[in-house]
Amino acid sequence: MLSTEGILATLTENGGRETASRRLIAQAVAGRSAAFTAQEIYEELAPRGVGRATVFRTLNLLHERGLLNRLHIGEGCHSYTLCEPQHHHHLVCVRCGCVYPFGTPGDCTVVADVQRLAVRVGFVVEGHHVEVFGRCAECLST
Amino acid sequence: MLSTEGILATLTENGGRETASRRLIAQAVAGRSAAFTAQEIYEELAPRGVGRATVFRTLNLLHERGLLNRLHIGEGCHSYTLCEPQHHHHLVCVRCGCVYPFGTPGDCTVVADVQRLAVRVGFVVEGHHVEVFGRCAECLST
DNA sequence: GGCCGAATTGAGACTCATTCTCAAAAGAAT
DNA sequence: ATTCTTTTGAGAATGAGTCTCAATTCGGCC
Ligand SMILES: [Zn+2]
Ligand SMILES: [Zn+2]
Ligand SMILES: [Zn+2]
Ligand SMILES: [Zn+2]
Repeated sequence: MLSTEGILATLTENGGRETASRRLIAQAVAGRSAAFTAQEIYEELAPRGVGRATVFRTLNLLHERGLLNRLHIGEGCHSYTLCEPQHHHHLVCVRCGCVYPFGTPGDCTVVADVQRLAVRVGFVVEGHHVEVFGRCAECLST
Repeated sequence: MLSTEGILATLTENGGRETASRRLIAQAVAGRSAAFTAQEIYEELAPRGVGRATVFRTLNLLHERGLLNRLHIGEGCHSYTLCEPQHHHHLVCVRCGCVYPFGTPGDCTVVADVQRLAVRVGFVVEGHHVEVFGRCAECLST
């Protein structure tokens, strides 16, 4: 789980500044256990004066710096989840957005499986998305 | 590789019809070896009178019927690749869009890895996206 | 061929996420 | 407080994708 402070610390690396809007966004995001969209955060914070562009800018920044995962599930398309410190992927419920992490740090089986082929054809892997979607126990029982 | 005829045959299942626009789309799509977007197909066929909506409708249909894979790579977001008959995934070059399939039919390691966790937490897996991206040999040398 | 009902079409309006623009406001550091 | 830079929000702009709907086209049947 990421803390508000941790998020702000990342934002203020390299001469970045800690601002009121960023504090609000950090709070809104920290400790989430389900996937969320930029729009949701915006709607939550708009009444407190945070602009749409700022929410998108800040979430993008956190994604670039590795604190947020960007998912592409279903048609709504983009949503975010907090990144655990180690590399991993998620089971994501398509109904409620809740998230279960899986995958072993530094030893992602997806990478291993694929590396052989990549080497053979001279392909340099830059990254991967793995998204497993379905329904969580709770959503199944409702 | 899918043939124009194969695509049209799928489209005309269940009372579907073979039309001039669909023939053009099937031709434009068949035998592609790189990922492509709906927009690209539209631009290619617009001069011949094919409407935007028709391109999107038809590609969606082919995706639903399993002939096209829908990818979510990079920021452009959606692009398509032809599906091989068996389940598999792709290495996709982020620069030129070329595609190398990988993964074993009916025995997807991603599914296997994840199934144990899913069972434990009562999650029912409905599907997964796996997208590995990077640069192909040719793009690296340019 | 000609007729009919169903499937499909294209133009254009529309939606909605995301980005852009730019002048004003707010941080940080001196 | 001053100055310089980063960040901000409002609103316009973009762009992918969808929707609507009247007009057209299919395919099957006589
Ligand atoms: Zn759920
Ligand atoms: Zn991985
Ligand atoms: Zn390439
Ligand atoms: Zn798979």
